[in-house]
Amino acid sequence: MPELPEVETIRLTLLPLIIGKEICEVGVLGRRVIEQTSRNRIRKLLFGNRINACLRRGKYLILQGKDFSLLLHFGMSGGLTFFPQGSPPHKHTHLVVRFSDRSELHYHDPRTFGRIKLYGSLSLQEIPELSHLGWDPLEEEISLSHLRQAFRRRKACIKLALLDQRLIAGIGNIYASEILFHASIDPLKPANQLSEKELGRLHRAIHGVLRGAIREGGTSIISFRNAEGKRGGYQNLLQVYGREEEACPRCQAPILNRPLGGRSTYYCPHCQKPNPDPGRTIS
DNA sequence: AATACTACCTGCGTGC
DNA sequence: TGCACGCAGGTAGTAT
Repeated sequence: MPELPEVETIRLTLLPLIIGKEICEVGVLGRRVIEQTSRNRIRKLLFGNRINACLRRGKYLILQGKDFSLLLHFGMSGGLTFFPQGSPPHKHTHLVVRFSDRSELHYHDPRTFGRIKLYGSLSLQEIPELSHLGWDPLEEEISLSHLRQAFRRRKACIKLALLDQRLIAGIGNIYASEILFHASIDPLKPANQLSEKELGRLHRAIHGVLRGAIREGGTSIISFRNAEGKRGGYQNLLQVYGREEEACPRCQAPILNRPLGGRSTYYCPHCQKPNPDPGRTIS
């Protein structure tokens, strides 16, 4: 489910609710999402400690205390919900963190593609899942030369390169289509064949689309909710994703959906022409 | 090193 | 209604 804007939305809604709170009880339910080594340590390391920080890198969320980093990934269908008065766990709740003021944080994930892992006092760079991530578009400004270098050896199409978390961390299937539409770039174009103009537009579109989605509180197509259980609003601003056969909002041509690497890719064949570069600017 | 393919899951909408 | 089927926002592992 969540891509960078959704994880950031969860983080922003969570910050005022859990920072500084003392953990008084931890429930680990099911066995798929949390591997055995983390299960064994989780109560010992979390019990009696406070949440000092709530961070994000790419699509990962990190809850930090004095001696622990709890790493969460939401896979396709995961989420975090805060309950001010506590709540019985649902069918697909995998982790319950109870605070001393009786409020609770629940991690749920029906499809169990998400993962939770507990580390001791490591720096973020020492956490293996985070060490291979590429540039986080919000964390540090990606320069044009970064983009150029990331794509230089990539003969694969730009849509698939955008999904590669080792190059840029946080873009998923929805925002890859949206970003390429905003940048007027053909999703099938090999990443290493983008012109300087296209790289410039891509650079602006990555920031513009992701920041716009965060401003709207994320995209809620199927099930996304923030930590307070509220839907986002960016699904109303999607230009091409999920709009197969609808009219392109710019030129009225029908939107196409072609699978790339086994995943739906929505685009306008007129605004995102293979050749030549349409030279459009981003509005 | 880059690429292609597979496996891992449940839920929902659709068509019969 | 019930059932089979396809599809869904992601990543890791393996083979080439």
